[in-house]
Amino acid sequence: MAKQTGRSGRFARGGANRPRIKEPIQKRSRETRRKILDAAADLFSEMGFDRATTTLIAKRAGFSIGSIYAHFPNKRDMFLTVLDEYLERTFSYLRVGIDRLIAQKHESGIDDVAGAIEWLAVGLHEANKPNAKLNWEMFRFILMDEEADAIHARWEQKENAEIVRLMTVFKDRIKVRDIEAAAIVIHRATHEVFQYLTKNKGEVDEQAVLSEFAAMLKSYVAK
Amino acid sequence: MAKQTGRSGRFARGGANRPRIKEPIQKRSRETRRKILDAAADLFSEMGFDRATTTLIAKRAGFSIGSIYAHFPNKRDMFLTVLDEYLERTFSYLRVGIDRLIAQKHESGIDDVAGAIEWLAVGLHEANKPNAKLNWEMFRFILMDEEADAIHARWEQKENAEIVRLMTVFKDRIKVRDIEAAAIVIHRATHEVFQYLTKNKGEVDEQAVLSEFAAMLKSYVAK
Amino acid sequence: MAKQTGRSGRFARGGANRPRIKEPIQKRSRETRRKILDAAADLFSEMGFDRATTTLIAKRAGFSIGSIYAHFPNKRDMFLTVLDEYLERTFSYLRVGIDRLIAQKHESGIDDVAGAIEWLAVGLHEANKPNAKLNWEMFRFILMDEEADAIHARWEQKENAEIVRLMTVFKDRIKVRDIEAAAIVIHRATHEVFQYLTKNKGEVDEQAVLSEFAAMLKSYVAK
Amino acid sequence: MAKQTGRSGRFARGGANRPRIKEPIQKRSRETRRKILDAAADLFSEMGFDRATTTLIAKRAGFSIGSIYAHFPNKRDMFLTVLDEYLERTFSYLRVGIDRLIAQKHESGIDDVAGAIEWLAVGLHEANKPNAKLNWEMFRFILMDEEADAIHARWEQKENAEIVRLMTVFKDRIKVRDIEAAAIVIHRATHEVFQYLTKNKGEVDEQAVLSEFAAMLKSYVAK
DNA sequence: GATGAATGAGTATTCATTCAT
DNA sequence: GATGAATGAATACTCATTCAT
Repeated sequence: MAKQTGRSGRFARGGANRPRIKEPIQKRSRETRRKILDAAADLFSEMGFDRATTTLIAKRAGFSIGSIYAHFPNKRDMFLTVLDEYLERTFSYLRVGIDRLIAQKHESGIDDVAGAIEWLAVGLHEANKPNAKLNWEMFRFILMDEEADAIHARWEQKENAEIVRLMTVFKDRIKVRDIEAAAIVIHRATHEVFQYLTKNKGEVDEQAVLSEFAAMLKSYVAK
Repeated sequence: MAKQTGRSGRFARGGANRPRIKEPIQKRSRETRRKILDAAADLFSEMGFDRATTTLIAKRAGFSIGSIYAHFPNKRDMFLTVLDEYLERTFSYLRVGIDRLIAQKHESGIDDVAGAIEWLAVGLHEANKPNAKLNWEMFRFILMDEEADAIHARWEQKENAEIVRLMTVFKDRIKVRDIEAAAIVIHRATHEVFQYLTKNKGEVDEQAVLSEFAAMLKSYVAK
Repeated sequence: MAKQTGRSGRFARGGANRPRIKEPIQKRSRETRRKILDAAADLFSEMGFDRATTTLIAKRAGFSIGSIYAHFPNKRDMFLTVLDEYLERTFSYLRVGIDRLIAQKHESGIDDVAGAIEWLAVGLHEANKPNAKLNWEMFRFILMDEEADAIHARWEQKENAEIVRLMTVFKDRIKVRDIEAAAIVIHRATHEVFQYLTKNKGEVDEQAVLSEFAAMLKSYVAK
Repeated sequence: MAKQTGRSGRFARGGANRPRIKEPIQKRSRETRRKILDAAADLFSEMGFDRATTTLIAKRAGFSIGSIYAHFPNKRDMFLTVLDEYLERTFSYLRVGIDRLIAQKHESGIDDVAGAIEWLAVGLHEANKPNAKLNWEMFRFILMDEEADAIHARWEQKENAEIVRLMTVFKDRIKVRDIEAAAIVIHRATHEVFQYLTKNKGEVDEQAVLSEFAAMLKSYVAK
């Protein structure tokens, strides 16, 4: 008969001041958190935010619902964390690659603009592949959730900055006037082409599109 | 003796044969249908498919829920119709523009490749503006619903074909090798840049980005 | 971002493979399940399947709607379970009674055919009394739901078999030729007379009808 | 935009004072009414009261919903009328048959009790066949609607009276003591056996069951 | 710390009935 | 007299979240 108070209603929409549960210090706890985040990331990307129910996430992670709520205040927060981690990973990939390109230039003394652009086009595609589906869910969320938007904006700016950094290094070999704007254009165009390839995997000649895309970037950027 | 309602799970995956309620012939009915579709398109783009509840749509359209269901078998179908109409409008804009560009070329005898590309970059942006937000919802839906995917694929192909048509006319003034792949690249890149501008309206220098984008297309396409 | 509910049409016709939620092992859970089933049985028999809304059942059971759905996948399944349990109870009553009649015969060595028939007529009436109203709802459901039909058919066959078993024991004292057909006739006739009495309780002379009915059975069966 | 008042909620449950729309005198109107009733009877028996929606009935009858409501105040009333007509038809069949049996006895001077009973068992089965499914719906309705119950009770009494009349004529050749109670028993047993045969059509040996049933009645009734 | 039973507001959809045209 | 567009209360079912054990 035991009636319980029960709570309902969706999560608060706006909210920038998410009282994020602090990263646990205990090792076991940290591992639990990790397993939950991995399960959540999988499910969010497989079936989207809504269809990835907390029950499902708990099951996939191998814990009870209660445990989920011991580690995250709510589902939205889990998504935000997954989002943040994912964007950080992608950014890292980009930064490491650009570091390498710049180092190569300094070491070899050769201005391989074409090679750098090739890497941007092909390499970034690789970086994005694993979580391609998550992308869609991310962007949708970003449109509806201020904090997600803020998180995304932060990483996007950093990515743009990296591309600007790369272009600045090759400044003399480049014909672009407004590097800032160009970085945005390149960044965005890249993204969409990747998404297109992911969505139509197997139905489009990936090589042809990618090489055509690289050609476009080269003819645009390289002197 | 009462009614018995149930539940149908999420977007039905299969169904290519949506038993679309036939377009009404009566004038009053046609107007109602239009009002509902307009309200639905608004709400879908404002708040996404899920949050745009049927109750909300009905209220916005100025009718009762029952009326919604007299005109559409279910919410998904409404979305599909909105999607189809939106894509058709965008396609028409593109086609009309390309018709005009080609006519101008024939009449003037001048190969204004740059002007044509400029139009692609700027004009399409205009075409997309009104329902920019709907785009995201569309793409998400497309990932989860076979029929939405089919509808989208149909219009996308037609749009690609138009761009190919345009490029073919200017064939001699163009340095692109694989016109098919190039059309895809241009089409996709265009899309994303537009979406970026919509999302960051007011925060980015739209003119700079657009002109940089046009520059990229020109340097890529024009001989 | 909200949930999305749908509609499932009426009783699904097909499905013999009802994914019955497994009988709970936890004690609390088992008790909850029982309370829900009892409430459901009450309401189904009081007001029929349709008018017994899930909300009403939950209220009567003293739980929330959510709990109902934690224990049963849907309302139909609850009915099917109630049906199965009810038929099992009735069958048990019949079997125990027949066991006793047969044991008596063996112990006493007397062939009290009349007494056995009397029991069939009167005793079965007692067995059916508690859920008499449920009967009607059952039969209606059976006409519309394949699985309900299968469940009912299974128990009916077992009941027929019991009657055949009884008659076989008294074979020598019986003038019936086709025992199988006779069992059906007796079984069915019995049922309807009971239902009539239940429905017209207080308006008909129950004793007179029952004794007349027993007389009919006796004159038909006993040599 | 035109909001209309709309009405909803189910029909009043209790209500014995149904303001029955008077039988129309105009010929066209009478024909319309008949077509509606026929369509309704078909659908009620095919799919039950609830699933036979007014829209469906209108469509089947070849009229608009509005017309339905010009002839009947509500759906329940339609059912009640269908019920009444059906029970009247069945009763007539019984009365005519019994008239014939009695006439035969007077003409021939022979007391063919066995033949009379045979007719009761087999003939009534024939009479019930066409609307067998309606039977179930009827009985369900009768349990939930006072007026339906009253209508049914009226015809049932008249049928019982007919059986009593028949038995009284054959009084001397009959061993039954309480003719009233016997009539009920015979009547009810008959009903259920018919229903059983209808439900299990094709799976049971109809002849065997019917002849066994007739045998039961004979051994019970005939001296 | 962990568990999972319980909560209940929220959502899509149906259908008898009304009434303006 | 007929039509059928419009109404809206009613109903099954979901799922984020709580909290007693």
